[in-house]
This record gives sequence, C-alpha cells and structure tokens, in this order.
Amino acid sequence: MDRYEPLKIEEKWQKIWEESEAYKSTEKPGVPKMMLAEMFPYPSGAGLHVGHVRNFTIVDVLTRFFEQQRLNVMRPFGYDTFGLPAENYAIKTGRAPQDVTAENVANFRKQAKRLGYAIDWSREVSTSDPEYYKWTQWCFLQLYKKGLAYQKESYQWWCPEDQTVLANEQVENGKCWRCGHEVEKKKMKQWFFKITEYADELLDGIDALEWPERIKTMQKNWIGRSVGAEIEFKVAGAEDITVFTTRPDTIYGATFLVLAPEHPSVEFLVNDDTREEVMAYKAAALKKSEIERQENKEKTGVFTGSYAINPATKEKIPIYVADYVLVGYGTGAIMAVPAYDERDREFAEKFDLPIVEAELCEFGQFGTPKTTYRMRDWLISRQRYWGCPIPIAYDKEGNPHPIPEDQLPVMLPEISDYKPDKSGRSALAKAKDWLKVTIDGEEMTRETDTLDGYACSSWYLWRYASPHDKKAAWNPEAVKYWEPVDYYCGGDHAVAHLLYIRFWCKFFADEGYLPFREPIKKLLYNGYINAPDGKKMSKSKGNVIDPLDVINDGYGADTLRTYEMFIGPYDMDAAWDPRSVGGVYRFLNRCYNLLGEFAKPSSSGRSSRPSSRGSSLSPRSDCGFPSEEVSPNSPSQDENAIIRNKTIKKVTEDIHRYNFNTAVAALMEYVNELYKVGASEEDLVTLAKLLKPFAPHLASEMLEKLGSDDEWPKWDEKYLVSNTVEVVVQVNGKLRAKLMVNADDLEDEAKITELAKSDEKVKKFTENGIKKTIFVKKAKLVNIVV
RNA sequence: GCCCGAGUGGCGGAAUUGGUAUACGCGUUCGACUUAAAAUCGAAUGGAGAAAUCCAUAUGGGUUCAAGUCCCAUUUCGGGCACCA
Repeated sequence: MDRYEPLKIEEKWQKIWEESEAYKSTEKPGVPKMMLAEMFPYPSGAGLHVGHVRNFTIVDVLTRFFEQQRLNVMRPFGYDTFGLPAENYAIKTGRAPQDVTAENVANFRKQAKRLGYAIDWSREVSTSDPEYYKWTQWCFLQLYKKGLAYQKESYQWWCPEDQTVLANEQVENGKCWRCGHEVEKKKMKQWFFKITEYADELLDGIDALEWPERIKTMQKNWIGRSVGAEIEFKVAGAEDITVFTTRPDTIYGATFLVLAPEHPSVEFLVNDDTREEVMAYKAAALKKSEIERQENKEKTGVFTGSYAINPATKEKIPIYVADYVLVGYGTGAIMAVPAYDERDREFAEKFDLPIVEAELCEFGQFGTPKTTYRMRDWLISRQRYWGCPIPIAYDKEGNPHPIPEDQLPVMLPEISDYKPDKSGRSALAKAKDWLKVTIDGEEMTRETDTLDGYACSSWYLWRYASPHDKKAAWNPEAVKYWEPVDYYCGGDHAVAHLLYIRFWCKFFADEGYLPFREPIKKLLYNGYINAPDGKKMSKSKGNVIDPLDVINDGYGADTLRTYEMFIGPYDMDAAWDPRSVGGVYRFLNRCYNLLGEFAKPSSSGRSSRPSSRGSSLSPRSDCGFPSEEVSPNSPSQDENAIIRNKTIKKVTEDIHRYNFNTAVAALMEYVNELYKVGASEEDLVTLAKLLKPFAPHLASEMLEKLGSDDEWPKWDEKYLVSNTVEVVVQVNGKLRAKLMVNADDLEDEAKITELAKSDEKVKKFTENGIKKTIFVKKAKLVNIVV
C-alpha cells in the first residue's frame, strides 16, 4: 500500500474534474434544485487568503453534500472586479486597472481550482466585463424609467483621500470604509436609487428570512422606521415650518422649534441682528467632521430671531438652529418638547427656555400621520474611473437623457491618466472623444460618474442563472428554475449589499422580471480567521497565513479545507493554529492508511486494520508505508454497524445544522473506532462518502480504490437501538453508578429503580433512607433523592 | 449610554429538548518500534488525594429530584447602534 500523497492525489482529481466538467449544471425539470453561492470576492493582488477558504469551503461542503444526495446542484463563481480597491491597487502599481484585474482574476481562478471546489466554471461572471456591465447599465435604466434612479443636489459624504462621494452605508464612524480617512460634507448633485420606496417591505420581510438574527437586527436598525406625524407651525413673515415628531401627543409642551443648520428656511428666518451669528454657526456645523460631532455631544445652537405659533397653545415660540437636528431625517426640523425629550431638555436648560409639563392630547386636529425612516436613499455616483459608466447623457440645457438600450454597453474608455483629482468629476471627464454622444440626432455629453460597485453586485446572483445570455440580463426561465438562491454565505456586507440586493429583487419582481421577492433563502454569515495570536491578519503585522503555502508545504488542499471546517463553529471568529493543521493531516492520513488492503475493489468481505507502523506525519517525510500486513481483528458485524450508522446520522445532521466542526470530529471518532475494531469494506466506503464534502480529493481516491460511487449513505435506526443499554444512577443528582440493563427493561420502571437501589455503590449513599426516586426513560437515568 | 452575543482543562473547542461536564483536536507524559532521531502505533492526561471521596463550566444568589443549559444581580471580552425627534 502506498502512502498518502495529497499533492499527487489532488492534482489527479483536479485534472479529472476539469476535463470532465464534473460540476457543470443544467436545468433538469422535475429534479429538485439547490443553488449555493458565496459572496463573490474582490480578487486582490494578494490572492486567496484563509478567510476566502473558510467562506468558499462552507459553500463547497454544502454543495457536495447535496450533490451526493443527488439534488440538481448549481454552484457558480464570480469576481467583484470593479471598485476602489482594484483602482487603488492599479494606481499603486502604476498599471492599467484592466490589466491588473485580468491578472488577479486569473490568479484567483487558479488558486480556487487548487482547492478542489465543485464550481461550475462555465458560470463565471466578472463585474468589469462589458458583457456583464452592459446589463448593470440596463438595470440602471429600468430603475431610471420608473423614477427610482434620480438626481438630487444635497450635502453628501465626501472622502478627500479617495476623492469621491460615499453612500451612508460606506461611512463607518465618520470614516471612509475603504481608506479610513475622515469624511467631509460637500454639496453636490448626485445620482440616487430610491431604496426608501421599498423601506416598508424591506423591513417587514426581515422576520420571515432564515438569516442570522444579528444580521436581521442590523437591517432593522438601519431602516429604522418611526411612526409619528408631521405638524405645521405658522411663522409670521415666512413660510410655515413642518416638523416631524413621533410624539405629536406632546404638542402642548412644545416650547420652541429647532431647525437643522442646513434647513433651507434658515436664511428667511434670520434678521439683521441674527444673520451673521446664524450663518457663522451653519458654516461651522458644515465644517465639523462626523467624528467631532460624535465626540462633543454638548448642545450648541443659535436663535434665528423668528417665532412660530404653537397650533395647540397658540403661543409664540422661538425658532432655533442647532446641529443636533439632522437635515436628512424627517423634515430637518423638530418641535422641541423639553418636558418629554431628554435632548430638548438639555437644550432648553442651556438656553434657558421654558419647560412645560403639558398634558397629552389627541393630535389629529394639528397634524397628519407620517412615517419616516433613518435609511436614506442610496447614493450611487462615484467620481472614480474604475466602475460601471452611468448610462446617461446631458443635453445643452443640462437635462439628463438615458442612453438607448440598443446602444449599451456604454464602454468604459481606456485612458492612461485615470487617477482621481479634486475636480469632483471622475477621470472619465478627460476622455474628450468618449464624452460626445448623439441621441436622436442631438449632440450630448456623457455622464462622467461611475456607479457604486454595490450596484454591480446587486444582481449578479440572477446573472448566474444564464451568465452568457446576450439578449437579457437573465433568462426568466433559468432564474425561475434555479432561484432564489438556497444558500448564500459570506462574512461581510451585513447591511449594504444584503439590503441592496433585496431592494433590487423587489423592484425587478414588480417589473415582472423575477418571480420572487426575496433573493436569498438562507444566509450563512461566517466568522473571520485571525492570526495565531488572535489578532487580525494583516500584511503590515506580517502575520498572514497564505493558504497556498499550507497546500504547497505538503499538507494539501484537503487538509486545509478540513482544518478550516474543524477550527470551530463556522459563524465564530477563530485563531489559526498551525499545530492543529498537523492534527487534521494526521487524521486524513489515518483515513488513507485504513484503506490498507482494500486497494482492489474485488477484495470484499475482508476487514482492514492498519499495521502498527503507519505512514509519516510530516508531509515532507519520505518514509514509506510498510508492506507487511498485520492480521486484523475480525470486525464484529454488529459493533461496526452500530458505529457506522451512528456516524452517518451524526455527520448528516451536523451538516444540516452547519455544525461542520463536530461533523469532522464525528469522522475522527469513527476512524479511531475503526482502528480499534477493524473496518469492513462498507465502513471504508461510508467513511469516504462522508468525508467527501470536506476532503473531496482523498475521498474520491478512496472511492475509486473501493470501486464505489459517492452517493450519500443513509442510516438505519435499527442499528441505533441496542439490546442492552446503560442506565445512569444518580443520588441527589450526582453520578454514583452505571447499570447495564436489557433495553426492554426500560419500559419497566419498578424493575429499573429496584436495580438502582440495590446497587452496592448506590447503597452506600442511601443508608439513611430514600425520600423519592425519579426515573427518566428518555435520559436512561435514575435519580435517588435522600 | 442603549441593544445583542459570549465567558467551560495548559490551548482550540464538545455537550442538539434541564438529565453521565470536558466529545474531537492540539499540547504534555509514558511505552512499543529504531543504532538513533523523526514519523507511526498504543496508553495516560480538569484539580486535590494513597484511597474512599471531595472540588470544578467568569462571580454571587435563586428555581429544580437534577443547572454549563432556566431566572436575578455583578463582572470581563467581542459585536452592533449611538443626538434619527
């Protein structure tokens, strides 16, 4: 028997899978389908890291598991190639983003193939491929047609480092999600998607999703629905001010109004005495970074000089400007009720304003019911080069016109100087020839902003159904068969991507392009893999583990995959432990060695037990497996059947529950048992089948040698109930004895408890009399209370 | 500040419905094999104790015949939200 040589086996099987297009998927009407995908990666120059491997392997384990159960499985793959990281990397390396991306994708593909994933490689997509982004633009135009893509001039988050605007979802603690630079506010005309149109459905649909509660809560908080009312306050000599409040019933206690500094009415409310101070306050507020605002929660503000009439009390109340009121939420104006609202009280105390404990009332006569959301519309313009061009052109008056669908794609021009600058326009503005376009005989100028990369990733799951369709973004029949996606796995984008893709799904369902309203049935949100010291892996710290190194060191992909499944619960962060990798390698080695004499499929009916001299642990060692054969114990038919069926059940159920770590542990236990009692051929076949989702190359090799297919085994409950059972005897809840009894006796409570009481070990503790005895049949346990 | 999640051997972690705490792996120790080492195979491994036994799931209480699991309080770590009216 030869020794386990993972690199040799893996190369062999990867070649076989590649040449036979083993994981190519097609629609099979009548056969239950299963579609699985990971959040497609941004292919960085560094190649796959161990986090990708965890993410992809989870999907692969499930894919193979369902494939072995003969469901019609589809597991595609793609690359999130457009976007800032790719462009910044290209700038850093002084190369064209197109070239860098092509190289990185090729490298990623090569590396993913070395991991032996059951990917349908005919379904690859890449967001920067014109064949793909043609349809991203088509999607934009559908939204535009329905008024859900629109332009608006407003104050936006601007990253001075990356020189582009950002969506709210891309600002984290006042900093740019990509470069970490503090963001500023800048007034700009930008494109938005009207995600707020779907706020209610996005929120109400969350509860029914089979997603982690954590993610669901985050989405709920992000949407942040508030039910309240809008109330108009009359202002002498100026327009009425509308406020939003969730407590209209407290209107009798409203003793002043507060407007956000950016509120458009502010300039009409000031007078000659107050103008200077108010404008200075506004200017200061705009300059303040989000960080500064968070750090200093002390209330500030200024009086505008104007008064409004409280419609309930008819009293004149002063109007203030303060930055604790946000322009983007509600109406950007509030009625302050210091008696009921902590923030208003703080403000009132500081500015010596009246605090009135007024009675609550029915507000109906004063306002109209209104629901608002903290979620804002999705800002999609980016002043960067490496993105999907927005398919819009402007006429001489500056009015936007959609590029006709038959002129798509609007190709991203190749330009040499694509770096961003301070102009507030993307580098596309420098492509003079490209800018000109004729629509319906009229000369126009193209939009130079590109789309947020999240737009590109908001529909790729549907593209997977018909990735090469030239007539449509997705083929309706193919999508209807395959989707929604059954399992989607990732470790990032809890709010942004996972909210955007739900939004697009609902929109395209409304347009009749999709027959479902939620794109993802089950979401698996995996944890990170940290460095051995528990810290985040990072290049600068020099603690990065390269998965390809682990493979090439001789451990192979099967060890890497199995280790990452064994490392801990899939949804928890875990620290890399190089020594445990060796432990998993040892396990796979033991599996292979167990095969021993079953090298030929003909040798059925015999049992296998490896010699006391197995093969080497060190993947580099050249120590061979000894040829001598040790005569095995003859495996007991019953004993083997019991552990085999137990293992099948455990592994099957664990994979269903995503307890991949305990599934691997169960396989280890099984192998340990087989080393003790000897393995039948059926044991070996079962082991290989159960192992395949984790270590597909090794398992395939084993199955080939055993002459078996890979169909997932079923367990038979009859082997799980044995004739004799162990009954635990407790005294006052403490374990005192174990009895072996006939299984039938479990039905006879009196007999069991009598046996328990008469046990010598138990008697020692029951000398002073027994108060009562509790028998739990299910737990096979007797508890004697003294 | 508010809302979640977690705290179990030397380490990563099991315990699925309240029912034998510490599965599996790492590490450590001993043995077999070897001229030797590595590897492999086998045994032991929560703590104290000669043993009987006692003590152990962050801390302190509680419920229960029985608590890692349920309840209350405290504490530490992680995550999310953080002037959203």
